[in-house]
Amino acid sequence: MKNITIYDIAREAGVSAATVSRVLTNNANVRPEKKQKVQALIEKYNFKPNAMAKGLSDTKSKVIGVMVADVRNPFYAEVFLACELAAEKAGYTVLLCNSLGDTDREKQNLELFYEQRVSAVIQLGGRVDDLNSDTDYVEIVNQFTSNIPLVVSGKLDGTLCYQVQIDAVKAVDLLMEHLIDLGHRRIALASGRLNVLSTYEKYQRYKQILKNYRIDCREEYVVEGRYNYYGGYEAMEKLFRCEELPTAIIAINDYAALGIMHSIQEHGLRIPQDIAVASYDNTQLSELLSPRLTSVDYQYDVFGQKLVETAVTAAEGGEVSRIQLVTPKLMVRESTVSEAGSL
Amino acid sequence: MKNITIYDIAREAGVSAATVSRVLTNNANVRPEKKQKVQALIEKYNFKPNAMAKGLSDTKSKVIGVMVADVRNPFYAEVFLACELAAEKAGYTVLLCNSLGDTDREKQNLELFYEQRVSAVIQLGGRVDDLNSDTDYVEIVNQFTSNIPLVVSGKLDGTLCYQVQIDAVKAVDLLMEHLIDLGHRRIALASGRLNVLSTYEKYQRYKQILKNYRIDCREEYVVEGRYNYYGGYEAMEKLFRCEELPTAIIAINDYAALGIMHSIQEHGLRIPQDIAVASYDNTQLSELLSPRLTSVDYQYDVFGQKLVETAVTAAEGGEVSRIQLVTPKLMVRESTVSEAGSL
DNA sequence: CTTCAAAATGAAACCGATTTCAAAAAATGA
DNA sequence: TCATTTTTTGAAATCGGTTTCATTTTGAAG
Repeated sequence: MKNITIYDIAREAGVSAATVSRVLTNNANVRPEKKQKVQALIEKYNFKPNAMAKGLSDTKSKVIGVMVADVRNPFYAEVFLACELAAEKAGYTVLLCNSLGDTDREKQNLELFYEQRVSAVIQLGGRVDDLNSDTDYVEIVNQFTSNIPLVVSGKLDGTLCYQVQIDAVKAVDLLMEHLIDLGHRRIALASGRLNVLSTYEKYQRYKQILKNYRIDCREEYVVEGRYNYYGGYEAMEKLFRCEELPTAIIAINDYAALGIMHSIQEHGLRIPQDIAVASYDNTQLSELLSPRLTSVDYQYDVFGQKLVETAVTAAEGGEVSRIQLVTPKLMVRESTVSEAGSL
Repeated sequence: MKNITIYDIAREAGVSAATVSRVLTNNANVRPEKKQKVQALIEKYNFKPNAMAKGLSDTKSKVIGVMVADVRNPFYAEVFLACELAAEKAGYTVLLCNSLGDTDREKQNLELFYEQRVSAVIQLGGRVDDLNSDTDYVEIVNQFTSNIPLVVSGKLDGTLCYQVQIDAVKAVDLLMEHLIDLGHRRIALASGRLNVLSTYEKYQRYKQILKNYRIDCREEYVVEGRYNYYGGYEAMEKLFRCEELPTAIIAINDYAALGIMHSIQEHGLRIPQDIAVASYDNTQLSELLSPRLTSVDYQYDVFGQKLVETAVTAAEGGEVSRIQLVTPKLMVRESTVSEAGSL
């Protein structure tokens, strides 16, 4: 069945297509009675203008491409959802792609976005978060960004990306101060890979805080690892081989924290009485573990809002700051503080 | 900076736009030397045809709209990713929307998809999975499907949707037979809401199997609940109030299983020695719990493949069966079978 | 009842591809 | 070499909107 078009409406209403378009875009003067008539027909036929035609004529698609490393990671799922909701408010649609840690795929996705003539791209994870990003990618991004604004949560030296980042320094401060306030002095870092920007920043800040508090920074308390359950588990197993056991562990994310907790429990120790555990991300998982996990919340709604705002403003030629920070919030739960009355 | 178009290429190559288009689509005869020249220029300028213009001219966008209840649910994230990969192979792009359990949002998303003139829509969860779907939605879907094929994992009576479903009967069989083989006779069902089709089917089959094996079906062993951690936790707390405790629990998904496991552990019982736990979905979580969770795997790659295949075939006017099933697979882990050597 | 500015309107161009159709060029056979 | 078939090719129409610009209507002022 053929789709109805603006011309069909125009014919039946006895006006020109231009007038229907004016009613649709609502930005010019149309005599009320004609407007009524046209609107009635639009209603009657449930007419919705073809987005491709619209996009073609004014050369902008009102679509924002979102590329994440992997939606199966709840962190990215949260951010994507937040972006979707924010975009909706701004009258934009979001197109999601996974890069799966594969640079070729990242490039491919960028091309796909370009073919679709998206208004802007938001990228999280992947090369834009990697300290040794290959120059090949930088080049592609540069070529890309000469046409389409790219908003990243990360950093890509040598390119003109917009950066919207979670304030890593603040995130570390929240966690470290919380633990130090609780009396912890032997705090270990079950880190991710240090060539990932956000991870590296956290590591640096961790050392800085220890120094500020005049706490000795032991190399053996910093373990590089993966961002999943096993990364956490293995890191903890390594920490168990330290001469003096840490009293608190900071995990790079909730999944890693889960691995750490299992390792601790297998060793017959209690959380938080023997060892406290805390993490970053505050995904739904943090609420679900036992004990519930103290975690730094990234305020996904604010984050998504800012990402989209930046993307939209840049796409429409407005002025936006190149670097923006989102302030995280600490969610204190029983993995660091055993509640009075419980146990 | 202005985007280059097919005309720019044509001019510089000294040919017509039609010829460039022929090179692009690769489906007509073009003299080799001209083809070379054009391809060189395409390469040189990194030209990518405008998808909107393409879509406009042949009235198909090569985009598949995917609507899920909530990507933050790993089940949907898995399916989405599988669809994305399958679509990529077929030369399609996927547009993701969340319906968040809100019928208005579902309708809105459908409209969005229509505006984008997507080639087909895949919907998982939400009204299409609800036994008392409101007729209003059915009406909208019918109007919708007269233009665009809709593939659902579920059922929508009174509409012409394509159905690609996980074989719920088989899924239940796998789990029940596994448990019965292990000697369990008191098997409880921590169910979801029975007005959800897939959940209802599972419930029916559960009863059927008990009957087949001449096992008494106790009403108190079936608990309706939510699809998350708390749903599982509460269900198990309820089960603990049974006169005779079940020896095995089937959870509606991995999150619910986690809740169940916590409840059991809080009561000081062991898994699987005292109570075995198994579930549906086999998301990444199943591997991560302690003990690892026996779960029915839905073969997301096959599922996504079939969903997309159906969508694409229908979109291109081919013949596809209206109903298709995906066969699930049982992943046996330590939550039902304590490994020899461990403990 | 003019006169003139403001508001409303439609014809036509445009966005960037594909596709049809007829013409031109090349290849084939006699 | 010429007639005929087959390949190549480009001009122009098309997809469905928006926008410009010139024209018509309307309304207010004189």
